[in-house]
Amino acid sequence: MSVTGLGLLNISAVERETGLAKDTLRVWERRYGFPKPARDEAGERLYTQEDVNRLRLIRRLIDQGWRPGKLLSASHSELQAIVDAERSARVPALLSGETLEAIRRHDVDGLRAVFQRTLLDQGLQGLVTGLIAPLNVDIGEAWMRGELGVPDEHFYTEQVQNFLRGALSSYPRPVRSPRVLLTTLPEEEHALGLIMAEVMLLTEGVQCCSLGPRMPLADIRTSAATVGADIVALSFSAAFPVRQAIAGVRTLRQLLPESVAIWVGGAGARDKLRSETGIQIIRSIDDVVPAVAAWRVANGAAT
Amino acid sequence: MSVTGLGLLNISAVERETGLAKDTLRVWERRYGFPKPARDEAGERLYTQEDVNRLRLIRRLIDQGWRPGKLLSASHSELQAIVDAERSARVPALLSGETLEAIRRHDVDGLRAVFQRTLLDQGLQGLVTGLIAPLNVDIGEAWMRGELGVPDEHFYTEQVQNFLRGALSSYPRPVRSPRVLLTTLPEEEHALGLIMAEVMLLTEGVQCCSLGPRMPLADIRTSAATVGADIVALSFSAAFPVRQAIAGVRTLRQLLPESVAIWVGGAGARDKLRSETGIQIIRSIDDVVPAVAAWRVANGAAT
DNA sequence: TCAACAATTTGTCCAGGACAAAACAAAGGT
DNA sequence: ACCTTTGTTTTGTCCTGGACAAATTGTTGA
Repeated sequence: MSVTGLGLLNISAVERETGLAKDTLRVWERRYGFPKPARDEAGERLYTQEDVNRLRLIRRLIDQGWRPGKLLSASHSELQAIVDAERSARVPALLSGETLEAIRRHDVDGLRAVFQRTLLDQGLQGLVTGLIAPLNVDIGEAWMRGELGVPDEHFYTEQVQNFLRGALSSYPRPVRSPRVLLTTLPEEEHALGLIMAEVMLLTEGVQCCSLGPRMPLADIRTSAATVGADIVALSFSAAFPVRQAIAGVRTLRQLLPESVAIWVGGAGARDKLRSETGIQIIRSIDDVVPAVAAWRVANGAAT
Repeated sequence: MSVTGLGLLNISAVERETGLAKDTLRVWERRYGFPKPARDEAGERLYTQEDVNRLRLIRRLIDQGWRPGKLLSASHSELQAIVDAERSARVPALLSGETLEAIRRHDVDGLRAVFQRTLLDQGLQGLVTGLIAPLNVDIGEAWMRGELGVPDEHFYTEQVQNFLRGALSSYPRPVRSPRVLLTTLPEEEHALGLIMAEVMLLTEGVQCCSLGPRMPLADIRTSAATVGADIVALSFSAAFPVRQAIAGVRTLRQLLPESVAIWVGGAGARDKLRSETGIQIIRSIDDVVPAVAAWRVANGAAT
């Protein structure tokens, strides 16, 4: 209930800014001795901005497969070494100087110009598969290197959404099958993958109905029924806990009639969901188009 | 960590679906005896879907000013009486049968047609002030009456976003001052008000840079500096805790140079923020346009 | 009518134990 | 070499019940 100023954050604020549950923060402190925040008069934790920065970094590394125990008991330099290892493991690709500059400077027109140029060169699908999808990865990388901050990522996300949603609404509404319902499970709040998927589908002449993120399973079922969906498409970010994804998808499979396919995409849909029956994994954004074609062949689609 | 199927939800799931903190749910149970969930073998709480529905209703009534103690110790019929009282206190207005039906049926084309028609009749500003803003209220109402569900609201929100962002991106980018940075405080996740504001501003020839919702204060400051903002505009939904809004806005006021104005809008910005110095309240979406005009007069805007 | 103060309501934090789920490691089987 | 099975360690979440500060309401006096 207390509100913290600029310098110090209470445990709620840290939960909000890092996505780490209060219980997790407390148990990390108990077990690993980090973070070890100061206390106010009432004995309540006061985290520094530096704590938050480090926690954010640790969170990302955990999402990439590192073990918490290792990261939390690592010294400053050990952590830096891990970051460096991650950095060299990847190939920084499309984040050209111009684009990076536009994001850094929050230059709306500059970033739009990059999108617009790519759109004209490569078309809408090319924009998504050739520029935006790789950019998303690069930007995560750049964040890790400290070249971009939180507001820069927000700005980028917002601009991509604006641009793609703009393109969506000027695209003619298709009438061919299949009919796809797009959403995410309740634990997943990232909407960008959903919008990218919607672009790829719409340009293939698929009828899309997006509910946005965070949809309870029971509501997915009723929605799928009301729109008469042939396919329910779910998006998972890399941070999504695998086990929960499996359980969620399995439950959903039971809730939906067999005639409705379930497609699963996004960085979090890669490995472990593979063996689930009645679920189709879309390994990358490039695979959306062939998947649609395959569906149409299998279902003798006309209309 | 456990994953619950369709029937019963654990406390994390209830927190997610109702927005009520785990601690709050537990203390309500302790004090008022509601909700009183069953327990699994391990003694962990298992809430029913009905519990969740009732909690969602109670949350909305609390946001409208009712006291928790009253609502939580109310019987089923007493609660219904309160809902009825709320209902009759308002005038259901624009939610015509056609629009309501389109939302209920998740009819993308139908809802777009309503927007499109209004756009042609009344223009972009008229669409926002005359249709979408009142619709938002009506839909909250309809939800309380049980005429709309969670997925219906999601669907509506998503479609409005698509339509408005589409309009935004086809609108010519202005070059006049002022320059406005749009965002919300970290605790506020509703983005719709932000987009509506952006539409109103852009159509007035204002240069907008939206960061989307949930922006830490320190990052607002740096962003405002990098874009050279004249105005920082914040949106608050009705659910936003008043005290926190005041504290947040006050802190932000200290962080920003005096030359940067702070504008505050949304249903949560009404009453109590009034007396803060150096803050301008935008009482309704209709007041955006005059506010811009006033700013330009006061600042002798050219360019 | 307004301000100051007291009483009540209400949300959040804490500690530290418990335990289930996930990740990892080792062993055995095809 | 690859897949199961089983055991071990790590890790996140839930629990209780106490405490207390923030928010609201009620009361009193100017």
